[in-house]
Amino acid sequence: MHPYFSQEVRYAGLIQSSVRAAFSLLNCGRSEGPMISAQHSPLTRKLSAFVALSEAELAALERLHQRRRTFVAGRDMVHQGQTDQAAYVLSSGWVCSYKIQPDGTRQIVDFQIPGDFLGLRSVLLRTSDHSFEPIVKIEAAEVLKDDLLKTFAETPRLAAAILWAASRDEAMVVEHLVGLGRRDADARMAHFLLELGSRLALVGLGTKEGYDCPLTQYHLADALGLSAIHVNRVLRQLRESGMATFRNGRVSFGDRDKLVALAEFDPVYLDHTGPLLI
Amino acid sequence: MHPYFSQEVRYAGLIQSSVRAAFSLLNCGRSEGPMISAQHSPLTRKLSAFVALSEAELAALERLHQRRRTFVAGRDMVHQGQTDQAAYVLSSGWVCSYKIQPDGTRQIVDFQIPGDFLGLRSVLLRTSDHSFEPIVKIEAAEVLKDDLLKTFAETPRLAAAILWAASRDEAMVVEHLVGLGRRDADARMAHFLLELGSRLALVGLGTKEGYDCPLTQYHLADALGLSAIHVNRVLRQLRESGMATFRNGRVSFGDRDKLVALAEFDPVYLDHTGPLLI
DNA sequence: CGTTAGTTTGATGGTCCTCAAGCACTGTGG
DNA sequence: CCACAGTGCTTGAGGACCATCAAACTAACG
Repeated sequence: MHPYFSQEVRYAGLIQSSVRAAFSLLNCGRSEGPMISAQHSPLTRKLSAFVALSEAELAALERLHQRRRTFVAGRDMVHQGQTDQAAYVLSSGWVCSYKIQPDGTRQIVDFQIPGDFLGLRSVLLRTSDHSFEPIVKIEAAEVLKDDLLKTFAETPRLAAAILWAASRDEAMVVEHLVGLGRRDADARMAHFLLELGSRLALVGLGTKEGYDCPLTQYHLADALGLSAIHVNRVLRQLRESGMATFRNGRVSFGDRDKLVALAEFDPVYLDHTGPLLI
Repeated sequence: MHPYFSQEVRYAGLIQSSVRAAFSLLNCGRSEGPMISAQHSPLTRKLSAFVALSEAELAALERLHQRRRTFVAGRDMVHQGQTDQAAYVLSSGWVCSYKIQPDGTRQIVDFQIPGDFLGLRSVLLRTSDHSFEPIVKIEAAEVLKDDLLKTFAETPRLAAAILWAASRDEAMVVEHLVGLGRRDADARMAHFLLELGSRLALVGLGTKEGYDCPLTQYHLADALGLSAIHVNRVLRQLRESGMATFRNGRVSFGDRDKLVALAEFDPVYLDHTGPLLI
C-alpha cells in the first residue's frame, strides 16, 4: 500500500466533509441553536456568531481544545520555513505573526487573539513563511492533523465554518495592506483599534466601550509601519481629541462615531455572512 | 435529492483529487517530463517550472483554455461583492486587483500576468471583496466551475499544482504588505520591478535583461502607496544610478546586483518548491 | 536600589506629498 | 493639414508628515 495512503484518505475526508458542510450552511442561515455563553471557548463564540451550531458540533469544537499547551511570551512558537505538523487554536493570550527584514526591521502581518487559528495553512498546504511570537504568556490548544481530520469528518459543518474563518483572516490582511498604502498614521491607528475591538467583541473580550490590550507601542509601530515614537504621538492626539484612549493596557473608546469617520472604518470585510460556496 | 447534491459530489471529488495529487507531488520531484516550449500556455509554463506534468496533464491544462474571452482595458471584470460563478485564467495582457477607499484613493493589491488565475477564491470559497480591472485589452479563458471540477477529477495532480500557485499568490500579498510597511520608496520600487521580472520570466515574458510592462506610473503609485510624481522621481533615480530603466513600456535591468541589494530582494517566497501537504 | 522595559516629550531633518506648470505623444474633428 | 483635447511623463517649489536622535520619566522586578 502507498505509504501515504491512510493520510491521503483522511485528507480527502476532511475536505470532502467541509465542502458538503458548506452547502449545509447555505440552508441553515443564522437560525436558533443552543445558547452560547462565556463558558464556551472563544473559537466557539466566534463561529457561533455566524453559524448556528448543534450541540454535537459544539461538543466537538470543545474537544478540539483537549491538548492544552502554554507558551511563554517572546519566544517564537513557529519559525519561518519550519514545517510544523500541528496547528493551534489560541484560547487565551495574544500572538503576532511577523516577518523580519534583512536590515533587522520587523513588520507584523497580523495579530491572533483568542479563538483564532495559528498555522492552519502549514497543516493544510505548506510551510509558513513567517514567524509566530506570543506577546504574553498564552494558552493554546494543539490541534494535530489527525484530531482536526477526525473532527471535520464527524462534524463536517465545522470544517466549513473554519474555512470561512480562514477566509476572513485573509480579508483582514488585505485590509491591512490597504491601510499601510493609503491611510495616514491617525487613520491607520483608528482603523486598527476599531478592527481589534470588533474582533475581540466577537469572542466576548470587549465591548463598545473598550477592551484590554497587552500590546506595547512597539508592537503597534511594527504593525502599522510607524516608529514607536510617532505611535505615541498619534495615541496622544486620539486621547486629547476624545476619540479613544490607550493606557495601562486598556483601550477605551470615547467618541466612537468620530473615530469611525477618521478611520473610514467599514466593517463589511469582517462581517461577510454570505454563502461559502456558491 | 438535495438540490445541491450533484455539485456537492463534484466538489468533494475536486478536493479529494487535489489532496491525492499533493501526495503524488511529494514523490515526483522535478523529474524529467515532456519538453515545455513557448507554444504552451503561460499557465502551463508556470506550473511546469515546479512540477513535472505528464502529456495527459498538459493536454488537460490546455483544454482549460477553450472558452476564450476578451475584455477591454479599464472596465472592471469583477466588482466587489459580486458572486461570480466563473474564474479566469489570464492568457495575455495584464490585470490589477484593487480596493477603492471611501475618499476615492485606490490601493492596488496585486497584478495578474499571463498564467495567473483570477477569482479562483470566489469560485471555491466566497465572493471577492475587491475588484479586477484589465490594464490593457486582455484575453482570458473563462473557467466554469464544472470545467474546473472535471479537469481536477481527471488529472488530480493539476489540482495540487493550482492550489500551490494560489498559496504562492498569498505569499506575494504578504510580501507586498511588508514592503509598504517597512521599505522606503526606492527599495519598494526596486523590489517590485524584480518580483515582476521573476514572475514574468517564469512564463517566458521576460529575461534577466528586462521585460515589457504596460503599467503607467499611476499604476505603480497606487500599488506602491506613493504619489505618481514621486514614482517618477524614483524611476529617474534608478535610471541615473544605472540600476534599472523603465521607459516606453519596457523595464531594462542595468546593474541587477545593485538593484537586488537595494531592494533586499530575497525570492524564496516565489520559489518555494517544498511539499504541498505535510 | 539598580536594571530593564516601556512611555513620554522636544528638536531637527529627511522623505514624500501637494500644487503648479510644461512637455511629448496620440487620436479626433474641422 | 492643423487645432485641440486627452493621456501620460517630467520637473520645480514649498510644506506636511513622520523618522531619527536625545533624554527624562515611570513602573516592575530581582
